[in-house]
Amino acid sequence: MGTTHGHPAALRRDWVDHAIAEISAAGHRSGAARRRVIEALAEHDCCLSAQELHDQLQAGGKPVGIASVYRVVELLLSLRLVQRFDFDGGMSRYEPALPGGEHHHHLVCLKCGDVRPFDDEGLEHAIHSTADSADWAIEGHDVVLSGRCPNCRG
Amino acid sequence: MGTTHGHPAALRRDWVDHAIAEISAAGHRSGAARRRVIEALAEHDCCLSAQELHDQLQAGGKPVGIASVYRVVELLLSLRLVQRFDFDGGMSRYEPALPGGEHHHHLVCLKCGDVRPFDDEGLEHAIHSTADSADWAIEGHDVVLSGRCPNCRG
DNA sequence: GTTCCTGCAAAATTTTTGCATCAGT
DNA sequence: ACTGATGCAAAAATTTTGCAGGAAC
Repeated sequence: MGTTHGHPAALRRDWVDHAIAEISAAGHRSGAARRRVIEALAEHDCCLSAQELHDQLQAGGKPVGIASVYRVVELLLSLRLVQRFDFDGGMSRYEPALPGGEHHHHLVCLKCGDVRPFDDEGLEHAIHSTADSADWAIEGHDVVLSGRCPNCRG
Repeated sequence: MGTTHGHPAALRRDWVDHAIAEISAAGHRSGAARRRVIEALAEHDCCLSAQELHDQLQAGGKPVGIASVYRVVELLLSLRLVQRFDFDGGMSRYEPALPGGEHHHHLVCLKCGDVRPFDDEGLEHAIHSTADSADWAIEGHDVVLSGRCPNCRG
């Protein structure tokens, strides 16, 4: 398997500027809630829930109403600036969709709920082959492997 | 890409007996709600939401309370007799986990929301390679390709 | 100054739980 | 008979929406 760390911090910093520019290009304004949510997303190397974004921003002294968090991630989603993940039937999680197309997939622990990113070039290649031969116009993909993390494997 | 139809009806019929036997083996009883939900799941070749199961059973004259639908799918999930999918942040969907390990993955239309099963042996192989080399004890996996279905492609 | 953005509160949606009753063993 | 299963209704959790005030352009 490939690396299990997230994306380089530099790419995530670029993504902040990219996201703000795209929002502006789409005719929207740049308010505090938008900037704060975008920065919070960029601080992490894996996906965050709306509640986690809200709590983290509040703890950092830059509070954003939960409704605004949802509105910002929905806007980002509509501009394809974030990807949404739904692992466990509870809440959705969001992470930056980096402009270069770099992305990772996810390992989810069935016991403790931990989520970790991973990437694998062979798997990526197989997915593109599949997508290319599909009858659909494929725009995105996601792979989730579920099991026991090293801590919970006992 | 492989076939895009679901599993053979015979496999799904076997699954009904398998599921009931497993529930019994786990020390549970065989009530009407359980049998009805299991049969409803087996009638389809792709995943259904709790509300769809509830509505379909009611329309078929075999009503099951929505709370029971949720309790049955949760029981099936805990015994690994169904797999749960969360495609779009809304409701969860459930489909039989066939005993032989046969399974498919999903194409989700970003426009109309349609979900269709597909399978691809090369992709499956790549996933197993990835899973085998992971630091985790992988127990399951899922792949979702999203895009435009033939009807929505324009 | 106008229009969009934001936060709060209320509503909508999906899922879970409490409890009395009923059914399976 | 005993214990677990079911349905209804209430509650909980997550997400969306209405509206009034404030900020961006």
